[in-house]
Amino acid sequence: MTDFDWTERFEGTAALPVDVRRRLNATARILKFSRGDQVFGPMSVPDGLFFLYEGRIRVSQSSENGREIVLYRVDAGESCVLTTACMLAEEAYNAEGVAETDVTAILLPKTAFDRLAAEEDAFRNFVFAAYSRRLIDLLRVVDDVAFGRIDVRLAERLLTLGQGRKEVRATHQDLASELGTAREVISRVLNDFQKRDLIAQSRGVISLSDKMGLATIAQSA
Amino acid sequence: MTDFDWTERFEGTAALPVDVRRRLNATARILKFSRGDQVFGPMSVPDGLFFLYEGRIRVSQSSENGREIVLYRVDAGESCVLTTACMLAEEAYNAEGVAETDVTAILLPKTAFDRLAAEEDAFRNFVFAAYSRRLIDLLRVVDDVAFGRIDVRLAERLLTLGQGRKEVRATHQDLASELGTAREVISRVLNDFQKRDLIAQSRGVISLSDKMGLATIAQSA
DNA sequence: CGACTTGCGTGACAATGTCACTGAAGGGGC
DNA sequence: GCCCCTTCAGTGACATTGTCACGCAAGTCG
Repeated sequence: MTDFDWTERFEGTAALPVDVRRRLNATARILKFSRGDQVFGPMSVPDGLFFLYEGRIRVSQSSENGREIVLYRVDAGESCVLTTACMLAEEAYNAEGVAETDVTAILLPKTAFDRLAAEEDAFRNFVFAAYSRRLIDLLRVVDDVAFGRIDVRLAERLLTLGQGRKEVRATHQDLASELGTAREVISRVLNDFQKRDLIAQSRGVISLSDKMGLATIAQSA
Repeated sequence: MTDFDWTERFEGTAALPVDVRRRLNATARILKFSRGDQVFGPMSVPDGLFFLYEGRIRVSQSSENGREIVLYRVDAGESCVLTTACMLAEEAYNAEGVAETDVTAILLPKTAFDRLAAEEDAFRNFVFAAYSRRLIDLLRVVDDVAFGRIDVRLAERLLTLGQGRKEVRATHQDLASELGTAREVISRVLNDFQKRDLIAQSRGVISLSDKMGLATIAQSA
């Protein structure tokens, strides 16, 4: 049937009981994406709900004039409700999902989704919780963009992108797209960080030499 | 039982069949708010789902330094999923809902909500659709704040706030809170609009003298 | 008529975004 | 190796937006 066991992937989350995971396993369709692939976008709205089995998806929104902002990331074990949102709302939207790693996902078709939502309390709660989390995520984005300073936001983002490592592999343009600003702005701030010995730069790579310092700036939220 | 008939309020939306509305009627608790009251906020998270029977609620988010931005509005016949989102996510958030008019709402307790969601397909779809709509709303806000120009956003907002009338009753500060910016910025732009004979101002009131002109600016989105 | 609150105007400045460039760094073909 | 080409980063000038510190005008209430 499948070459992976959906039931064990959710072990950590404990969000869905085993029998529900089995039902998912039975009805879902497997999708694979390579790093960099577009998982969904304005032109390709999937007819169902995504569950991420393995990998990570970056969901971002872009403007007409080419700027871009990252809304949130979907990790293994989570679902991407934005696709369903757009399915339901049938509105145009310019958000897209891109695979940040190789991705294995399952697509639960709308009919199966409806059936599970009707019959399985745990599944329904899981979906509601997923919606809630994304709403909260977006509230955070709005707050940052509307009220936050970019040096603060950048310091914060560098630390999270670093994930404990001391190097971040990203171009200035990448970071600009993370925060929804322009490359030049990022360059300015990074050069400032460099002057203050918080980071060191080379082409495409940023070394976080003083994480404590960055954290201090990030705390000024 | 109740002094109004919930079943007829949703007549227009046709989202929920009559029997489901009857069930809502039976289990829900009525809440009344006066214009200006806080319906929910960081300090008061209701234990259930709001349905707006009558009136309008403005949902906004505020920053530490006192600035504020309107996220969306909840109209009669709609539900406010943000409260449930926060109930589920149990995260701190700084969004609040304020009654823009006198408001009659019903609060569906969590237990009743769960039961209805399990048993009534139409109800479940209604809630999913409500979540979806809010997600889309927030995407729009992010887009505006991150990529939009304030003159465009202000022109747009003036027209929607006017709702066909030719006067908007709002202070510069009110408008600043709508768009998540500062009063001075609004003053500047409004004075510019005035010089171009798009509007006329008096204390607390803005007359939209050239709606076509405003619309033209708003289209530059 | 004063005192007081609230709404608005303003100038100087800081932060951020835009534009039009420049050159440096790396990759691939020869 | 070297040349060509693309991508990445730096820069200065300027536009837009946000912040600060005021002052003044319009209503409110005694």
